[in-house]
Amino acid sequence: MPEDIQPEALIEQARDIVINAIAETMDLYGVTPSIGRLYGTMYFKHHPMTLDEMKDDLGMSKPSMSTSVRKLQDIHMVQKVWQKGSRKDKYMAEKNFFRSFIKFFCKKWMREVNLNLEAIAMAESKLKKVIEAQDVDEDVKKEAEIDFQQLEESKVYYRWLKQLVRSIETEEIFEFLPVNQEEIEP
Amino acid sequence: MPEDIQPEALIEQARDIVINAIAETMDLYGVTPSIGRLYGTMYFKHHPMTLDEMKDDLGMSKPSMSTSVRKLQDIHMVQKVWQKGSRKDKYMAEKNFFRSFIKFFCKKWMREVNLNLEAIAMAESKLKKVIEAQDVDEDVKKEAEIDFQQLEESKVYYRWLKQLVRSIETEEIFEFLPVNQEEIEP
DNA sequence: AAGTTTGTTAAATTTTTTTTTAACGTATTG
DNA sequence: CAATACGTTAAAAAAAAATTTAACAAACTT
Repeated sequence: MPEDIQPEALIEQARDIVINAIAETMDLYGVTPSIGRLYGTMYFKHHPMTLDEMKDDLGMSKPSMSTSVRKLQDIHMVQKVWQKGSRKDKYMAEKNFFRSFIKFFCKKWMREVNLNLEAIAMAESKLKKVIEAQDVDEDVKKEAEIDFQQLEESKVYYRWLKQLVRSIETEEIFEFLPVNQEEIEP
Repeated sequence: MPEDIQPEALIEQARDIVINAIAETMDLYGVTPSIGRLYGTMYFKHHPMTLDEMKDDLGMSKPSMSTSVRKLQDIHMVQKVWQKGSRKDKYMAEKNFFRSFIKFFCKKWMREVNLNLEAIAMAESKLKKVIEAQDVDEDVKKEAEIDFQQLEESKVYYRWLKQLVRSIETEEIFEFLPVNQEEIEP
C-alpha cells in the first residue's frame, strides 16, 4: 500500500467518497445520480461556479449543466449568485442541509396535502349525492358510505402532515428536536 | 348537465379523482404514475386483490403487476395476505397513511444518514492525514481543513435526522404533534 | 453596427426504464 | 402422473428520459 500519496490526491479521494455518497442518496430528492454528482461537486467548491466550470469538472455538455442546475434550483439545493464584473452566471451549492431539507419536504408535502385534499373534497361531494339520494340500491349506498368514511379518515393524516410542515416552517420542531452541535457519547 | 347519472358511475368518478391525485403525488415515494395508480386502485378495494384482478382492472400485463406490487411492498404500501383456500397470492393496500409515511421516510432517511456518515468518516480520515502530515504545502493543508470543517458541520444535520427518525419510530413525535381526529374550524 | 460571448431551446441521438410476450419452474388438482 | 394454474424470470419491444449537437436569441464589446 503506497504511503506516499500526494496530499492533493488524498483530498481528491476524500471528496470523491463523499460526492458518491451524496449522489447515491439524493434519489430521495428525485434527482438522477448525475445531478447528484453535480451537486456534490459544487458542495466542495468554496466559490460560485459557472456552467463552463461544471462542464469541465464533470465532462458533460453545457446544456446538460444548464438543465441540471435548474433542477437543483427547483429543489433549492443550488442558488444563482450575482458577482460583479462577470458576464457569466454563477451558482453556489446550498451547504446547509437543514435548509434544503426544510424547503424540499415542506414543498413536496404541501403539494401532497393540497392535491389530495382537493381531490377528496370533490370525491366526497359525489359520494354524498349517492348517499343522500332517494331510491338508490342499499348495497350501492353502503359502498359509497364505506368510501366516504375511508376518505374522512385519510384527512386526519393530511391534516397532521400539514401541521408537521407548519412546525418545520416555524422552526417549532427544533424546540422539540434540538440541533445538537456536539456529538453524543458514542 | 345530466342530473341522472347512475350512482355506480358517481362512485366510480369519485374513486378515479382520488386515484389520480394519489398517482400524481406518489412520485415523492419514488414510484411511477402507473404504480401509483395501482396503489390507488387497491386503496379502494375492500378485500385483498389477486394479480389477475389487478391486471383486469388496470388493463396491464401480469408480470407488470407482479413487479409493481413488489415495488409497493418494498415501500410498505402493500402487504401480501394469506387467505385460506386460495391458491392465488392476495395483496392488500396499506390504508393507514401514517404507517406508510413512517416506514418509508424512516427507511430512506436512515439510509441517507448511514451512507453519508460512513463516507464522511472515511473522508475525514484521509483529510486528517493531510492536515497532520509534515512538509505539506500550507495552502493544501488549509484546503483540507476547510473540507474537514464542512464535513463536521454536515454531521450535525445527519445526527438531527437520526433523532427525527428515532422520534418517529418511538412515536414521541405524536406527543409533540398530536393526530387531530376532529377538523379545526375552517 | 459587426462580432463575441453566454445561456437556453430544439432536434437528434443515445441510454435507461417500462411494459409486454414468451418461457420456465413449482405447486396443485384430478 | 398428466394436466393445469400460478408467479416469476428472460428476452424483446416500446416508451420515456437523459444527453449531445446544432441553432438561436439576448446581452455585451469594440
